[in-house]
Amino acid sequence: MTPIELIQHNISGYIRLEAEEMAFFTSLLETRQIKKRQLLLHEGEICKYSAFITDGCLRGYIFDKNGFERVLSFAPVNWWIADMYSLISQKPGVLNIEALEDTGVLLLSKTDQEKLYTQIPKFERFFRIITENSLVANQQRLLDNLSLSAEERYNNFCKKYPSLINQLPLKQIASYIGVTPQFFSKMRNEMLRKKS
Amino acid sequence: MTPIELIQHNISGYIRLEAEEMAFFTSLLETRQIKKRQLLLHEGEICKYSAFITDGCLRGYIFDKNGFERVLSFAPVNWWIADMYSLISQKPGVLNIEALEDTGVLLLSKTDQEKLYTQIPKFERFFRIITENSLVANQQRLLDNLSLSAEERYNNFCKKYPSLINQLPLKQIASYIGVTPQFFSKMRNEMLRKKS
DNA sequence: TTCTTTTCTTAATGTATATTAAGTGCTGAA
DNA sequence: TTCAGCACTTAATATACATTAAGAAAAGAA
Repeated sequence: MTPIELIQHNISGYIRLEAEEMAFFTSLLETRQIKKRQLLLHEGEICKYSAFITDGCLRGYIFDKNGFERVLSFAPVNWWIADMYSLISQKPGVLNIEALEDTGVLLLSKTDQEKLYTQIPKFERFFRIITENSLVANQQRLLDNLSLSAEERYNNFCKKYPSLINQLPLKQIASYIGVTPQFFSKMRNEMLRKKS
Repeated sequence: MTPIELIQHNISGYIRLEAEEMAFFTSLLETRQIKKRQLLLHEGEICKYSAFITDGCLRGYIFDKNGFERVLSFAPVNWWIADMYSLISQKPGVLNIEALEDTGVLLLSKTDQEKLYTQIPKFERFFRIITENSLVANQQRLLDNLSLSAEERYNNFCKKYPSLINQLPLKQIASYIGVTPQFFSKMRNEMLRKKS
C-alpha cells in the first residue's frame, strides 16, 4: 500500500467518505521523511501537526526532573501521534517526538484539521473516535502502572506492541515500562529462567 | 443553578445550540440520586450511561490483583464520568463508580448519545473536545506516575482537585496517588514539618 | 448515651526497584 | 585499523515505598 492508500484505509474503518471528500482530505496532507534519531517535535515547541505513521516508528518522550527520558508512547505504522496538550492549547509542549528508525509520516496541520471539521463534519466523528480509543488505552496503562509489577507491565507492552519487541533497543522498552535498563536486563533474565 | 442549568452552561462552553436543540438534549437526560457508598456502576456490568455530576462527588476505581482498591479518577460537580472502555466497546468493564457522598447526576444513555450524534452533529464536536481534554489530563497523570515522587503526585492532586482536599477521606487520596494510607499519613506529616 | 466500625497515626520490618560502578561486545568515525 | 561511544550485563549498595501490627480518635448505629 502507498502511504495515501494506508491512511485512506485507516479512515474508512471509522467513517464513510465520498470520493471528493477523500480527495479534499488527502490534498491537505503533507509527506515527510524523518531520519533515525531526528525529532519531529521538540519540547518547548508548539505542536502544529498530527502525524500519521506510514513507515518506521516514532516515540514520544519527556525528560523527568532528574534529566532521564521517559517514553510516553510508541507510534508504529498505522498509528497517529501528536503532543495533544500542545496541539489543543497551542502552548509550548513538553513532549519530544523522535524517529527510532527512518520513518515516513503524513502530516495534518492544526489549521487544516479545523478546516476539515467545518467542511466535513464527519471528521469530528473520526477524531472523536480515535481520541476515545487513545483515552481507553491510556487509562489502561495508568491502571497498569498503579497496580502491576514491572514484569506484568512488560507483558502488557508485548501485547500492545508485538511488532516492536524485537525491533526496539531494550532501553527504550525499559523506559516505556518505567524501570532502569539495568533492572530490565536482570528482570528479563529472571523471566527466561522461570520459563525454562 | 439547577442541575439542568448547570449542564447547559457546561455545554455552552464548547458549542452553541439553538433553543430547540438544547431542549431536545435535555429531554434525553435522566436524573438520578446516588446515596453515599452506593455504586452507579459495578465492575462486570456493561456501562450504558455517561454521567454528569450536578452535586456531590463520585470516584472511579478498580481492584488490583491483590484485591486493593485503586482510584482512577474523581468526578466532582461539573465533571463527566463513565467507564469509557465499556461504554465504547459495550463489553463488561472493570471500573466501579461509587458515590463518596450523596450525589446527584444527570445520565445520558449510550443510545441517546448516538441519537444525539446523528440528529445534532455539533455534539460530535462537544464530546470530541471533552474526550481530548480527558486524554490530556490522563497523559499528564501517566507521566506523573512514571517520573514523580508520591509527594509531588500529591501536589498535583491538590492542583487538579482543589475542592476535594478537605472533602475526601485521606485514604481515597492515598489510593489516587498510588500509596498506602500508612505511607500517606507519614508523608503528610513530613511535608508539614518541612514547611514550618 | 454506649458500642462498633472506620479512619488515621506510629513504628518495625520487608521488598521492589534505583543508583553506582565496572566490564563486555558492537558500531561507526577518523 | 584503531579508537570512542553506545547498548547491554552483572553486582553491590541504597531508597522509596509496602506490609504488618497495634492503638487513638472520629463517625455511625443501636
